[in-house]
Amino acid sequence: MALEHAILVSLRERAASGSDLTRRFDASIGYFWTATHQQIYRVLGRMEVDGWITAEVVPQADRPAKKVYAVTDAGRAELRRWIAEPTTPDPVRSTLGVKMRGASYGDRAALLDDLRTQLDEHTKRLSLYEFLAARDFPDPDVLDDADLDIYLVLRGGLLMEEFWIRWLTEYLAAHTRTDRTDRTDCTDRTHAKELPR
Amino acid sequence: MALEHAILVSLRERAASGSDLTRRFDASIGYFWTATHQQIYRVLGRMEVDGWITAEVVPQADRPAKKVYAVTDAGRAELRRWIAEPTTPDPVRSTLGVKMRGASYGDRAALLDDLRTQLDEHTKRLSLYEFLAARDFPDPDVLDDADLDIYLVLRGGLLMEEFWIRWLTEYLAAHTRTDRTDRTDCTDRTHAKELPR
DNA sequence: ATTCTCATGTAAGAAGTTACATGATTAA
DNA sequence: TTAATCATGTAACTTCTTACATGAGAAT
Repeated sequence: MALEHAILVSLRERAASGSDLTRRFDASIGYFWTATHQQIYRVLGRMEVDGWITAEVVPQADRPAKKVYAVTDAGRAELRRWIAEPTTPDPVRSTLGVKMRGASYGDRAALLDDLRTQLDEHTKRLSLYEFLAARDFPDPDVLDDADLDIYLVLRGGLLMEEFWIRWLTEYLAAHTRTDRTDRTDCTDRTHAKELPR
Repeated sequence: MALEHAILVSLRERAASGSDLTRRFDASIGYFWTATHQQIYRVLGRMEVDGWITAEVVPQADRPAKKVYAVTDAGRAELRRWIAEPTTPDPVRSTLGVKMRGASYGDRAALLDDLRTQLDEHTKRLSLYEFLAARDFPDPDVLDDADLDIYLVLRGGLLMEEFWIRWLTEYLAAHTRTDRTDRTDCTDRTHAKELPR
C-alpha cells in the first residue's frame, strides 16, 4: 500500500491537516495518486497510532481548528526504507481499454461519443499541465533536487495525457474512416478458434 | 466494477474456462486489465448466479475436466448496457510517481537503480508488443471491426510502454547530469510556505 | 433561525490480495 | 509410490468506495 507513503512524502514537503492533504490529492499529488478524504483520514489515524506522524491542534481565526500532522523520525525511517525497496509494477486497470476491445458487442456509436468526451478532457488537462509547467518551472535546469522531482512528476502527468490523446485519437481515426463504416459488426466469435495472441 | 465486463468481453470473443481466462488475463487482456485466478473464479461464480453466463463441463483427454463458460442473453444485454454507459476516469495509482517525488527523502541512488530496472522491463515489453503487432496484424487496414479493436488495444499497450520509457528516461537523464550531482539533498521543507501548485 | 461551508469523521459493503486446500491426472 | 502439474476453488484479511453524520463558525 502506497497511500501511507504518498502522505509521508506530502507531509515531508510541508506539514498539513487532513483537509489540506485532500486538496493536495485533488491537485498536484493527483497527477500520480488519487485518494478521497475518507481514505486520508482513516490512514492518518492509523499512521498516528503507528507513530509515523504526530498531530498538533492549530486553532484558526475564522475557521474550525485543524489537526496539523508532521512526520516523526519513525515515519522518516519508514519512508526511506520504502523508497529503497524494489518496486513491483502497479496493476493495470483501464476501463476504456475494456470498452474499446468490446465495442463490437455494444453500441459503437455511443462509445465513440464517450471517447470524444474523454479526449476532450485529456486535452484540457494537458493544457493545464503545460500552463503549470511554464508558470512554476520556467527554467527547469536551475532547480534543486526536491523541486526537480516535483517538476519531473508533473512532466510525467503531462506525458500521460499525451499518451491518452494519442491512443484515443488513433482509435477514433481508425473507426471513423469512411471506407470502413459498413463492415460487419457485432460478430459472434463464441466458437472461433484460438488465435496465437 | 469492470472485471465482470472484461470477462464478458473475453467470453464473447470465445467461450473459456477459469484457467483459460486466467491465461488471457496474463496475456492480451493484461495490456489493460489484470486479475488473479482467485478473483476470476469468485467473479465467475457470481456471474453464473446472476445469469450472465452458463457453464458446461467439458471432459478432456489427458487433463481434469474444465468448466467452459459462455455468455447468456442477459450477459450480452448487460455488456451492451455497460459499454454505452458514460465512463468515469479510472483512479490513478503510480507507485513510481510517489517514489520519484519523494526521492529526496530516501536513498536516491537506490531509487535510480530501481528505475533503470523498470526501464529495462518496459523496453522489453515494448519489443514484445511490437513483435506481436507485426506478427498478428501485418496489415491493419484490412481488419474487421472486432479484430481492429483487438489491434487498437494492443496499440494502446504499446503507446503506454512508450510513455513509461519516455518518463523514466527523462527522470534518469535529469538526475544523472554530472553538473548537478552535488546539489543539496534531503531538504527539510516541513515548515516551507505553500507554493501555488 | 436557518442555511452554508469547513473540517473531521463513521459505517456498511464491494473489491482486491495473500495464503492455503482439494481432487485428478501424469511423470519420474 | 511419490512428486509435479492442472483446474478449481475457500478463507482471512486488507483496501477502497459510497453514503451518511457531527459540530463549529459564517452568511443571510
